[in-house]
Amino acid sequence: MNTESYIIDQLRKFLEHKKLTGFNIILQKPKDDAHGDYACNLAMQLAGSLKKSPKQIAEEIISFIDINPEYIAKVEVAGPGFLNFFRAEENLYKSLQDLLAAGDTYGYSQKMGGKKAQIEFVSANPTGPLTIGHGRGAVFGDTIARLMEAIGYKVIREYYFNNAGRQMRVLGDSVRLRYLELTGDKIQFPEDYYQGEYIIDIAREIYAEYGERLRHEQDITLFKDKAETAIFSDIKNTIRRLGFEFDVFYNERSLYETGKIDAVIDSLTKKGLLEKRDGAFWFLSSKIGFDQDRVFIKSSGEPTYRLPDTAYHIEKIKTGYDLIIDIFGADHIATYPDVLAAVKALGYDTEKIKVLINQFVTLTENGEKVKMSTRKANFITLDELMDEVGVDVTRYFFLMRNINAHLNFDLTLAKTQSDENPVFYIQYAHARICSILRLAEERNVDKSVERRLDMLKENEEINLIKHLISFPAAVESSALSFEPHRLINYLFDLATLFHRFYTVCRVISDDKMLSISRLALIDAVKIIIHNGLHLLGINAPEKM
RNA sequence: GCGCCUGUAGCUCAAUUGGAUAGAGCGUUGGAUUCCGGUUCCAAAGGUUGGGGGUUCGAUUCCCUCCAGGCGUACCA
Repeated sequence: MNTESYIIDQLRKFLEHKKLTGFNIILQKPKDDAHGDYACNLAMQLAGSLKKSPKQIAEEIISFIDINPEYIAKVEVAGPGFLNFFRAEENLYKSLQDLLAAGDTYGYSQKMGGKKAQIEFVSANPTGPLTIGHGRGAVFGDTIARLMEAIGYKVIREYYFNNAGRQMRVLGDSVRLRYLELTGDKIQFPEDYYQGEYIIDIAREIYAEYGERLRHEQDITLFKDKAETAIFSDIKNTIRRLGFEFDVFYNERSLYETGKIDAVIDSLTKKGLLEKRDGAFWFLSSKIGFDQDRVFIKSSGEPTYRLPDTAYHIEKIKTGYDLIIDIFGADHIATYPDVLAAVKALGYDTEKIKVLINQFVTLTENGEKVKMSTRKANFITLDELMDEVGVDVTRYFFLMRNINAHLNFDLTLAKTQSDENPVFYIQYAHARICSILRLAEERNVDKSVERRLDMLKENEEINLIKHLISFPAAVESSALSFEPHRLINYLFDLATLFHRFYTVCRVISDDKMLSISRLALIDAVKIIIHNGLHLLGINAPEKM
């Protein structure tokens, strides 16, 4: 047992003794060291129902609970009625020992063990290479997946796409026109067609294979299929470069082929929530609290995205996932409430669905905004970005900000391979540790000497240890709040604490016992930086 | 007009989900290194948390209102 769970245990006994229910015991880590290692506001919470002052209640709690010196060194009442707990130092070293023993598995838990999660993200239709806009969603989604795995979920990464519809027809025809251009025909290339260079590349491949045989081909199917294959293979390569793969590529078409779409239409009609009007079928969302109805099937007979999306989400729920995460860009923000409403109206529990929206990325270079437009093809692709700054920087920059805030991607800073770049700051700490460990090997530091972790008494050492052993809590809070940037901040702070320790404390010295102990400490830092960066999909280099 | 997101130091952003004196990086100014990687460390200056109300022991956080920006608001996805 660690100090934290011991305290919670004791406080729970107090609540039981007083027969109080419905109160949350929250231990927080105070910012100020003078406020101890754990602070609890329980007394303030109880003031209302016990009709006593928080300070009085706090005193009462202290005299009731069992203060075992193995875990707690001291408790104080402070401020408006906080209980401040000071951890027994012994327990600190024991926790550090646990960390070292766990190694690569430290920080991973089975809190959600046995549960299954599905995460749908990227889901870009195969009309062009992934852009920086997709990049944020891709890196975020993969990292959420890693965090879910870290707390015990079995995770499926899923990519949903649609290779039918107007977009794809335009794509096919764009390729056809570029092909005709290669055969020497004069063509007019419409402005709203796909302007990118990659379209010409695909046309070139077709020309190489078929020569001029397709010159009078009116059917665009071949062009469309070739384009889809080429683009998807590109997308998969980009994803692989980013450091992960999808488990499932889900084609929207299968929802039609298996009758899932018709089933939704039938059920909605039976519920009186679908109505034909002006030749189109409307989902009567105004009947269930929305301000307007939405078209599910256009008068042309083609469904809007809302219908298959509804069927798709019902499929997800039926599969039996314990957690279903959708990651969308901000431009899809209006699309999910009515889809979820339709799903719910059909009697499915949408509680398990968590929708995460990522705001847009603005790219700046030398302090100026870089304008991007997909159609005009002056966008920067994700591959080009990785070519410029590398995978580690790409991932770090996409993750370092809260997902619901706009991200300012500073290309100039990202390209800087120096201390200004926060990625290198963390990686440098890791490389520096590896270097010290190598030196210890070279100098044959005597390993037979007993390790005494309790010799680590400097302020810088204590602070470092405290931060190290809070890693599992940092992972868990990052995962449960779906906020990877918390883990980034944790690691940045860890690197700072390490560098501070390094300037004050010499690791390899004449004091063999202390050297061995400090080597263990920096080994612990190495483990945590490695585990933490791994959860973010970022490398922890041994040399830089 | 309506819906969602955002507004915190000169700039880019945090803030333990309602906690104690709002913190980092960059930039500015001034310092530290005989030594394990100076891509390092220390210090100073810098704030009416967009404005105004409210809720309570306590608000950057919750509610209302106004202001500013982004994204939507299609029988496009």
